[in-house]
Amino acid sequence: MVVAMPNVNQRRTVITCTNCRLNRYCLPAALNKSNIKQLEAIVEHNCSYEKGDHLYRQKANFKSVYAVRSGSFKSYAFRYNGKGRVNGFFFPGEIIGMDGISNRSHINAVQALEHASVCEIPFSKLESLSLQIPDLQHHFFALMGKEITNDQEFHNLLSSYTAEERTAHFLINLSSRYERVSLSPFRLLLPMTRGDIGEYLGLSLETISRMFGKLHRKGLIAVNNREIELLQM
Amino acid sequence: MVVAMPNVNQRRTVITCTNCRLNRYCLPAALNKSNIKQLEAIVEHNCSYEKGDHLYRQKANFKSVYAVRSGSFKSYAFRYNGKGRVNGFFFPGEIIGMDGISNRSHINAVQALEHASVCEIPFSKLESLSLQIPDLQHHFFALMGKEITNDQEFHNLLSSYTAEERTAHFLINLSSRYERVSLSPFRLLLPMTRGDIGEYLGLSLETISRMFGKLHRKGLIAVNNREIELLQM
DNA sequence: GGTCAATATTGATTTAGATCAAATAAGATT
DNA sequence: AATCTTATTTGATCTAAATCAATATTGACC
Repeated sequence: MVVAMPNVNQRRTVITCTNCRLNRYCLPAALNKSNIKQLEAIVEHNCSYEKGDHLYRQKANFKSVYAVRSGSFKSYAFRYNGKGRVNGFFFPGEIIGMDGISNRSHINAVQALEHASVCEIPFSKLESLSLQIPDLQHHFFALMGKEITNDQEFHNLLSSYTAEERTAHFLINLSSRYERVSLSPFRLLLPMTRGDIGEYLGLSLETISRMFGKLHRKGLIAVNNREIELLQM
Repeated sequence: MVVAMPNVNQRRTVITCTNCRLNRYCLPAALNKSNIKQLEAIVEHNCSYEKGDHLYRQKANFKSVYAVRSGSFKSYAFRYNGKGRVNGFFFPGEIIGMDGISNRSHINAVQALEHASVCEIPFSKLESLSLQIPDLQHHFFALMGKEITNDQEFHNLLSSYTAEERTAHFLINLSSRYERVSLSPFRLLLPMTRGDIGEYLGLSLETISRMFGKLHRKGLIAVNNREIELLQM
């Protein structure tokens, strides 16, 4: 199995928000040191998952949101016809679990794509703390707002881009998210299958494969199984 | 022009959250009387729009969110190819403007589909008040969460439903939103064009027209221009 | 009421991407 | 290393919906 996402922290040291190298992108962003300490106190830092493990399943009770520490996840739901449908992918520093906030139950399942770990943040504690730390409330509103605008941009993508455009857009999006966590934005190691990508982009897995081929023939990317090199943006 | 959404309040009385008949569905939901008074104090109640007027345009500075009081709106964005793309429709009691929270600028434009009015809620004041009223913070998190789950369910719709399923789903969704504001859930007066619906559902306007015809032939709906009757769910 | 512009319907044709079907290739398991 | 399973690629065919095109209807404005 290709492991795209390295562990972020060494096992030796105790991991806290203060010393986590993702703290600039994650929940602690925009908090001062003393506020980060308060946040740290409500975060549970030690959950680890193997490939295929579920972080939660569809309809599970909503209790917490999760910050990805290492590895990657996919979120998916089953449709009435029994087929699965991938809703999103999550990489280090990103927040999982907002699909449960409104109903108090998750509408999607979330599964590890490789060895991965998360920090769990009990939502009721996050709410209480947000009442005390205006910056935290403001930041969490912004994070949810970001999720909303991402989803809407994705709506545009699905309702009017061609297969080739969707595939290219997907790679570019991944590239910028890899860059954020200090991975090469040009050499992407994909933790997900062609089938996952297809379900996510509303295309068949054969089409994904063909589009990778097409982009390759155009000289834009090099494809070697799960390793995609972006030659030109 | 068909006017689908009636005015909610008489002009004679001064409109406040306390006496607005939408207060059970709108921001004041889940607040006690004294908290509603506090909310009322930050809401600006008197903005009215004619068909075609913009509530805001793409890239406009984000300052406020808006609760629809009467009438209806569509939200849309332009794509690189110059074509428009409808992102959503808004009916009384629904909140417009969350597309600006994360960036401090709106990614969509929002336009009235008919004579309509909104209450404006300056977002910075809403944030301050949310720090003082835990129920308000909780409710706004839930509203944003709802927006996220709606968008994700819509993602499923776009990536794997047929034209007929999308069209049927659209009508059923509209029906339940009409019912919420005490309009007939069986006799829908559509404020938007076939073109708007097509852009929203990722279909051509001809396909929308054909699907209305198909659902009609199946005996599921009756179509009379902008008036759609649901005969069977 | 009459003209114009916008909207909606319907039909014919085309096409992007799905589906069906093998053949390879890569990983996992023994 | 050998086997088995899961992914991936590639080709042939089919189909849902787009596009092109014409007509009909509706509402807006003089």
